Amino acid sequence: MTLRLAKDGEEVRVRKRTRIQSLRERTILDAALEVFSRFGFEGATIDRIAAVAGLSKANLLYYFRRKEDIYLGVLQQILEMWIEPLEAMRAEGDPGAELRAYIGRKIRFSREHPMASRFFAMEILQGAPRLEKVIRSEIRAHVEERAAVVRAWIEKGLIRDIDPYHLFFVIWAATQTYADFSSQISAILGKEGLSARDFARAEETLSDLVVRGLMPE
Amino acid sequence: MTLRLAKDGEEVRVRKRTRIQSLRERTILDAALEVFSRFGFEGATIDRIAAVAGLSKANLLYYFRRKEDIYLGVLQQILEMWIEPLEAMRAEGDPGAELRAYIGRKIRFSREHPMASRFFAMEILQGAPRLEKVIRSEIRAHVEERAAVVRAWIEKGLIRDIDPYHLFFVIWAATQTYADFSSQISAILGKEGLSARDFARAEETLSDLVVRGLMPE
Amino acid sequence: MTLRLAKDGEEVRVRKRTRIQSLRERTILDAALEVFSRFGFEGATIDRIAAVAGLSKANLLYYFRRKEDIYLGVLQQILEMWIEPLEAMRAEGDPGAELRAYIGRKIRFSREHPMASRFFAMEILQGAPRLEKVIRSEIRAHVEERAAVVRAWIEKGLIRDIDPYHLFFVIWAATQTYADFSSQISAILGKEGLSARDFARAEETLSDLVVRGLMPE
Amino acid sequence: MTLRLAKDGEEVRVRKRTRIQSLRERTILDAALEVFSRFGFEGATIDRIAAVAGLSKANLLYYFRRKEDIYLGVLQQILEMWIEPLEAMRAEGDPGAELRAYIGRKIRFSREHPMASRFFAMEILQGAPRLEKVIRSEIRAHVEERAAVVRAWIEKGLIRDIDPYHLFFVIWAATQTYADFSSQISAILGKEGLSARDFARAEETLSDLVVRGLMPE
DNA sequence: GATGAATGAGGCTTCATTCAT
DNA sequence: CATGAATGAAGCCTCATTCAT
Repeated sequence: MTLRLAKDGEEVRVRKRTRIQSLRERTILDAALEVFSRFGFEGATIDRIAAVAGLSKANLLYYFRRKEDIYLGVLQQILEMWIEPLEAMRAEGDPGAELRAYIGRKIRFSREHPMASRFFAMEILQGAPRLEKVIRSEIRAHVEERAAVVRAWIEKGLIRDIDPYHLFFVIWAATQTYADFSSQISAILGKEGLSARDFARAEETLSDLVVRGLMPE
Repeated sequence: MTLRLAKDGEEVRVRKRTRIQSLRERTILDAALEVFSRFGFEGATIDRIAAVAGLSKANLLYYFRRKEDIYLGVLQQILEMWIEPLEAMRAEGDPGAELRAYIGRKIRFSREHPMASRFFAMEILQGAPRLEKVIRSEIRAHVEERAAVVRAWIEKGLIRDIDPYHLFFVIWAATQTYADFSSQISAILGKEGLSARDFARAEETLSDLVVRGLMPE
Repeated sequence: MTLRLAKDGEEVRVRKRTRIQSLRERTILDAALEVFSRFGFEGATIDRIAAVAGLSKANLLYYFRRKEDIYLGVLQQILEMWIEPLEAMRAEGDPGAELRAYIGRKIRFSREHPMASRFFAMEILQGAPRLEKVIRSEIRAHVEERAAVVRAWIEKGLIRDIDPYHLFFVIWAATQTYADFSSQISAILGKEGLSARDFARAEETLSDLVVRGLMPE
Repeated sequence: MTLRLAKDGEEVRVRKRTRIQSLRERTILDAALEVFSRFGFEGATIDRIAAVAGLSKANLLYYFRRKEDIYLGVLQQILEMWIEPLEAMRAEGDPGAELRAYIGRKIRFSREHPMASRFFAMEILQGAPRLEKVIRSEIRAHVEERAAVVRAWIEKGLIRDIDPYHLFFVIWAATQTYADFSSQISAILGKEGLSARDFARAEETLSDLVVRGLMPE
């Protein structure tokens, strides 16, 4: 699955893509994720990204001609990672098991890719200027498919009647918060960061809430 | 209740903050909230804030000498708004009613103060550099108080055993998302923005999930 | 007479125009004329203009926010100077005298404002990107008026039949060349620059050629 | 006839220039003429020239090591084209016929090589930094030879007494203007470009003016 | 209080040119 | 021949902040 981030009709202007040296691209995108997720688009500087990537600024600009291109490059990748977990939820499965698994995948994503999650959050927080189109088309379609799965469960009486969309919004928010708001969470928990145990407990709490909360009466 | 935003040992640089807050200060902070919440700290410019406030840049800087001061001024206010809803949750009340009411207050906040919510979210997303201290002290204490309330309910067998902190994290995330991520949500719903009905449905969905999910077996 | 240099509908973005300190504007435009006329738009740097004007670059940019604005400011002025001499040619006058006077005014302009002439020449040489619209409207109308004068003379039998437009083109080229191509001219004359005498002789040569060349047979 | 463009004592840096000029060099110089004449020296980029020439930038730089070299390469060629028409004017011929023929050749040059004309004009407009030396030596000598021809005519009473140099300046200006200032001329004529008819009329107007203007009384 | 002027620092980007293969 | 990589220098422009009135 590849989602295109169009920019006024243009393709994303990544430069080459050929040659072994487009290993550089990876390095750059990784560095960019680190910097963008921490400082936001405006707060990030090309200089800083270059420094993290271990390249000269001019060299970095040889691969991506504009800051925006780097940003879009990162966004593209994350977008795909964001949608993936949703795909696996199947109508044939047991609702409880399927939902627990989905929540598990989302929590794992927060634990393993917190920067990606924050990057994505920042983009949306600012009004999703570069994502809106994709969300309204591809992503919306993906979500609708999964909403249909939930509706099927409801019709079969496997779960209580609930708005599938808002169910997703709750799950997204409650899982992503462990990446996006981890600084607040760990501060409140009085820790320096979130441990595997914290994530496990988060997963358990949310899963229980959702699965029990959905049990038909 | 007044929470102090310390800044690395310095005094809080917010200028006066007497009881009768200068009308201008209010105007400025409102404008600043609008601009910061949309563009982030780095993306916001004093010029833009001044324009929204209807002042000249120089005049604005007469009231707040540094960009950071404006930001802290806004943050200060929001911080208080953020904590308030939590206060009202009382141990004596019925858990279901209390939680529904709390969720209601949080959702209302998202509906009525989306910019404030986003401002706050952005700050935390960036690692809460200016908030960490306050969170680790005052806020944490506040939360602990309410966690005690939840624990009391659990002990009385009124609700199922659950980690109170994670319960809060879920509620915060799931309510705030309707402000912070509203661009994504409305895009997925195929709308141009969220209506009162959307918020009502969000509140209902979340409340049901939480309250039913917490019912003792 | 004021000719507007529109820029995609926008007004020319000169900043203030108020206050005594818009004396700075004059200083800047003078400096800009000097630099642009020598190096062209691309070759000129804001730094250099600022240096000539005796201002810091940042200060200069306080008055004109973009290089283009400075350029347009200069162009605006020159445009008016360029048209002026044409105005005075009157149908009632004696053709010979009128033409000699016009040529005289044009030669004087080349002598007194060589930089303005070269600036104008450069703009047109590059395809008149910023002037085309004005030329096709206002300037064209001005020229047409004077062409009518020439036609009147022809009809009265005062001068030989000639295309008035091409007559103007010849006069413009032949007078402006003493400013625009002065480096070539003085090099060929083996001098270091053109003297008043050179200009006088140029004027005489051209005037004689034109006036005699137009005498009815 | 070959005119050398010296560059501050250095050797001319144009690369080979053997009889069989590399096909590539021609391609490059043609592209360079196109780009330089449109954007000026500073405004032109090697990338753009390479693109027009259908080469990679690096490859282009293999043929000409510096931007300046490309420029000089173009200038060299144009210089020769510029002088040529002058050569043919002969003392033995009839002045009227000779002058008409010369004007015809110059007008034809403007029509057939407008970019070359503009390139040349730009160089001179900027003070002819790279041409001055050549002009003061070779070109000046060439012109002096032809001035002698004119003087011979004057002495024989075939034409009126006139300054031969200024006569040339007028002819050059008035013919080249149809290339250099064509954007202005066509704008004033309300056309999109100059047609063969326009050039014919230009030639006729100028020739008549000059020839009649020179007739002895 | 209010504001016009001024500026240093820094950010993005372009570009000629060099280097290695 | 050809070209992908790399880079230093410079140019335009933004912006927070200071200063003087």
